[in-house]
Amino acid sequence: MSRFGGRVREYPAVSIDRFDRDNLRARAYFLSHCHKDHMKGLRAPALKRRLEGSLKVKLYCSPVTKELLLTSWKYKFWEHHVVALEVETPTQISLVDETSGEKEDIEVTLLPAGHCPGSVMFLFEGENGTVLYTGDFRLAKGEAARMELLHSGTRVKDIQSVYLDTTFCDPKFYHIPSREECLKGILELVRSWTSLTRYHVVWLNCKAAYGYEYLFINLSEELGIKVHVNKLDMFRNMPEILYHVTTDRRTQIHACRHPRDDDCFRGNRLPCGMTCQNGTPLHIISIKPSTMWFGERIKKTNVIVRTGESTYRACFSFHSSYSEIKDFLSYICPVNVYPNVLPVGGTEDKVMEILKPLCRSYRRNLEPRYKPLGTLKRIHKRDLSDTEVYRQSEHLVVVFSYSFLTDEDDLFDSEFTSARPKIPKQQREESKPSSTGKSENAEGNIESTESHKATTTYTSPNVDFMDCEESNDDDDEEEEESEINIVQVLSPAPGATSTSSFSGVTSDQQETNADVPRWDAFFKCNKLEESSENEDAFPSSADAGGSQSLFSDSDGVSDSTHISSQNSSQSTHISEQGSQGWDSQMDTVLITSQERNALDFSCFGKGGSRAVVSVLQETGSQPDSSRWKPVGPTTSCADDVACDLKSKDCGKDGEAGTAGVQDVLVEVSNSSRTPDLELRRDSQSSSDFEIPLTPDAEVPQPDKLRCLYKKLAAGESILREKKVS
DNA sequence: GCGATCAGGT
DNA sequence: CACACCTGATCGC
Repeated sequence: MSRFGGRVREYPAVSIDRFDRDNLRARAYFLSHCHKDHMKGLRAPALKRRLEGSLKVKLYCSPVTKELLLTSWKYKFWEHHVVALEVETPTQISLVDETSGEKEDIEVTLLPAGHCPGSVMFLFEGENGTVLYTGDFRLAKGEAARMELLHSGTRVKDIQSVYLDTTFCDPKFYHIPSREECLKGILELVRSWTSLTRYHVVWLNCKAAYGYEYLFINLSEELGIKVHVNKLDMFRNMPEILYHVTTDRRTQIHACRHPRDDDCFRGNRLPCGMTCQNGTPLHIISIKPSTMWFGERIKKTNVIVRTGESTYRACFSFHSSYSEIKDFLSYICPVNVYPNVLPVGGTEDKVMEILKPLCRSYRRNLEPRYKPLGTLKRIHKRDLSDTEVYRQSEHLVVVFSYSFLTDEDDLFDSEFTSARPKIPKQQREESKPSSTGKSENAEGNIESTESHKATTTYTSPNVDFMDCEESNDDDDEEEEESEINIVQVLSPAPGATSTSSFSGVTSDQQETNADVPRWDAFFKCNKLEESSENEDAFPSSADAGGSQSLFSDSDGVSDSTHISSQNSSQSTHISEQGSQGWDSQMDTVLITSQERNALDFSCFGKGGSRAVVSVLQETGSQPDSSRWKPVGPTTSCADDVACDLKSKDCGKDGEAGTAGVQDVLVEVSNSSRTPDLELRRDSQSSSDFEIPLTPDAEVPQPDKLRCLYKKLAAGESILREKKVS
């Protein structure tokens, strides 16, 4: 939640996203988007009175925000005081003090923020320097570099201060799956369910807030099924949205709400009251969009997690991840940064420790001064299609500005690195200990003790990756995007253990072979309290906190995020089998019971009791999906991968492909999916050793592994041990 | 009766 | 986990 007070130091005459207290005296108001926590005081009598006595006071926002705002009768009194500014159109504004007549000119530019419809960032330029207020934002890596108006010529503008959305500015939120990944996961789940019969419906358990519209639009476009919502009058001038939502309850996708909608759902009733159609009862599943995140070293991401018989969670985030925030800020490289949000449990100091090294005010004393200017990466605007997506000349521009060029966009990366301020990595690292006040050793010790604790009690993936900025810099996580989704269909039948079920999928013998030592077990056994901090392969964390990454969570966990990371490991294995080097490219969607029957039906015929891994390859020819697809090299890369996989796996197991989809059968097994089972699989698949091997690397044999563990535990380096063969 | 605030819920 | 919101209780005007 925003704790931004409303004003920026440089231009105290304007108030942004706050309208109470001192802000009542502002000369101009700005609203970044229509979420309640950014509208505090906006309908208070005090402000209303002020408006009534003034002709000059205006509220500036995007056209879409204006529309959404004024749709609510509670804000109707603003009608003649709201000024919609076109996005990406610098506008001069005179800030006049009505009592003194004092005047100050300021130029403001609205930049798409990717948070919800109409959401923007405000770029202020004037006598006191250039200031960027981000509001809430979600921008993929590299997005800042594509914003022309953040640049002057080919370089980033000299920005004095950034007021930053730091909601996920904590290393534990290192990675959040991209919009495309999340969308695809949800799409495939909805597709698989709704295609069974017309009585199979999906309830999207969305919050009462703007921001899900692009999900509705995509599902509707891809599946040809409109989404039922309670209200749509706010979209009356946004045909791009309006077309895809409906108040007709006889549709298979619902996003309607009810005060007790969970109770409705439990009673097999949709929030709108629908429970059957033509006398036939509905089969309802719910999908709850929630934020899922992954620590730095857990790179494989599952965007869908099954949480019950017919309930799912789907990854969805309105805010940038830790790495996205750092990428954004380091590109802008302002003199100062001010966090708008304190992550829960976080302190201002902690956030500033992360952000300061990316700012000039902090760097100045440590390094030679470089102009912190990146190079504008120009791309044809049409290709970008983000802000353009909803643009129709005669209608409102619905600025989602979601990025469909992914984090991994090659167009960007090659030049991006060089566009950063040229500061040697080590130098940046050197600056850290002084700011954290901790030595490497101390950090290591903290990590190892905490880690040990983690093996027994720690149950959430609260990994602290404070120390891992290098990998953030070296772009090593930027290989993740692809066009591949993996859908795992687990057999619901009881019987064989999940272990055997999954060992077949994997190539990692550790999962099944009891003789092979496991690091966590080894560690526990030997009661080693300080062992790993010298191991180069596992950089130590800078802060106290769980270090789950070193250990599997063998004691069972039940939170969904955890289950996600477990699934991630499965993706790893699958990828290793299919093709090396694209380990982190997939989303894994767990589908069970009914869905599995359904897929059996459509793909394999009834009765097969097998786990199925489908590799869905989106092809470029899919109807009307291009606008939501990443463009550029990722596509061809994904094709390669898919082909590779197909040649290796489809070939031997047969395939049952539908248009644009190759299904790959990987395993034959029964498994009952009790929660307990999930835990067991979990515990068996989240070890760090399951991170995909370097190509050509070998899995160590058991004795060798034991030997390595010993050395590791004793604090010796194992790197020299490698054969020079 | 209204709004602000907090607790508790989804 | 967190978000963004809602409801209901309490307090002050």
